[in-house]
Amino acid sequence: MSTKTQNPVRVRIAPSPTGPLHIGTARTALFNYLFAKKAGGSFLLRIEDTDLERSDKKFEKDIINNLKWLGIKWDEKTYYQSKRLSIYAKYLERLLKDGKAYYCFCSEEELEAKRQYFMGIGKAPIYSGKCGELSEKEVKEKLGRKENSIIRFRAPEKIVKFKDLIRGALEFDSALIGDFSIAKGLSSPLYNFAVVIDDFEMGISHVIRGEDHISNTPKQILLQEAFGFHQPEYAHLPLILGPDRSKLSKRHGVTSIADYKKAGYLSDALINFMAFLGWNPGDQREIFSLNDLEKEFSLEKVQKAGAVFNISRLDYLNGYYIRKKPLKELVKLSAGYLKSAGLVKSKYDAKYLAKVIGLYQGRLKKLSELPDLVDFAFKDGLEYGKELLKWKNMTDQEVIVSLDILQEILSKISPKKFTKENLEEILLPVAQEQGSGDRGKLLWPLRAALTGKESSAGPFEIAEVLGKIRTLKRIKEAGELMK
RNA sequence: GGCCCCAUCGUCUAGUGGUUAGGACGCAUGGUUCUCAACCAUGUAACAGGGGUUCGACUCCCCUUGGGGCCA
Repeated sequence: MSTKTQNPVRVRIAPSPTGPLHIGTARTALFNYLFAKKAGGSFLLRIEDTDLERSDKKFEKDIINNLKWLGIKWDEKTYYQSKRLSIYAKYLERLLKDGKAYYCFCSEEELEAKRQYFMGIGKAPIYSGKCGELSEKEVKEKLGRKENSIIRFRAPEKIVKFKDLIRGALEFDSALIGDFSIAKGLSSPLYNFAVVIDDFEMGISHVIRGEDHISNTPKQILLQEAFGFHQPEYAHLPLILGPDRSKLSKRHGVTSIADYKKAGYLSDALINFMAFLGWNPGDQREIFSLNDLEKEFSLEKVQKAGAVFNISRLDYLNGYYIRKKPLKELVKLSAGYLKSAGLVKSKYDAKYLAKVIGLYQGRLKKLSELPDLVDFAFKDGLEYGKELLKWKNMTDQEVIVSLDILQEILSKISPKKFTKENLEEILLPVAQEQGSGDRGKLLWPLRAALTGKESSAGPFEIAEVLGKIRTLKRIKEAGELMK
């Protein structure tokens, strides 16, 4: 379309710092980012921090840090509504002066009673417009007396129509909206007002946001029209839902990106997962990096219906990305989990860590699972009951025999030859023979003795990582336990 | 309560008037295997209901039902 070349694509994400970066906000950010990238446009970040009471610097930091962590980068400086108060005041005054907005002095109780009344008789709970009739003099007097007031927009009666890029043509009757509030005062604009001003001032071309904003859109359009602003394009994304199919929120469990990060989810997995909550490439491919998405994303392929957040799918993707991660990187990502579990010091042996983690790279779903899996590689003595050493219904005596055989054979292997391949070559035939085909008679006690666990990586690779000395020591300790 | 949005396996989804309704996760079974994963194979399971339109509807229209969102 020719208009596209004239109007550069500029989109934004506008989170309120009233909580940590939420998965829904992150997904909206991602879609905006992808849309901008694909179109060669700009993606902006605007912090909507006008609600001083609920806004918090720490949440602002959380939002910024986690967007970065996800790899969602924004262009230009970060915008803050709190630094733009004079801009809103200017526009508010203009509306007031033109008679397109007015002060309303109705009490909350009064409003609430009216609302209840309208609902009771089956009508839309709209404001009566009462204060819109006040004379200039009356308004001045009331303001002079510092009566509680808000500013309302005098909504013209009309059918508001707009085209949603995802949902098609939408229309609303403004008579059912009524004169809505736009500010608590000159210096405290409300959401619907501030967005309109900001999006205009920032030259936003496309407003891509959650479906929960559909019913705000006609109000915003009315405001745009009052100012003569150019109307941006709209695209309302389906919501992310909890298992009960209501909008995903804290009561459904973990919703912040920071918590997923802490639990050991990789940003690659989260990105891939979030992209597929409401979008797909139209074919059978499922694995997409951020880079792939930047090339392939399109709003036409965005779903209309809400998408339930399905953790088992995230787990699957996370396991996949952990397996694909270069070991060196995985070590860096994992070290923190081992440190906080007290298994390694802040200065750790990266080579050894790589060996240990390599053992479990194929078995992990989340990095946070690591400490419980690999603690045996860092501890000196293991604690377990002797029953653990028994494969199927082996007797104590049989276990002792197996351990003796292991002790004897392994002690003859030189430390240098203590490799997975070598150990396998030597032990497998022995295990075959000793167990009369059931190799578990030798291998299970070995593995249990080395790890103190029912399940783990394979015995040969573990023996290699532990080395000859520790391996023999643990077999000996197991033998002592059996006595 | 008013307005608005939505509706394919349990979940994420492909499908755009004619398909054995496809894939992925999950689950189940088998293979591999000392264990747990991973991997491979197979299986399980869906067009909410009712009317139209049409030679023919998952697909288009209407209604109902259900779910959700906003308005405080």
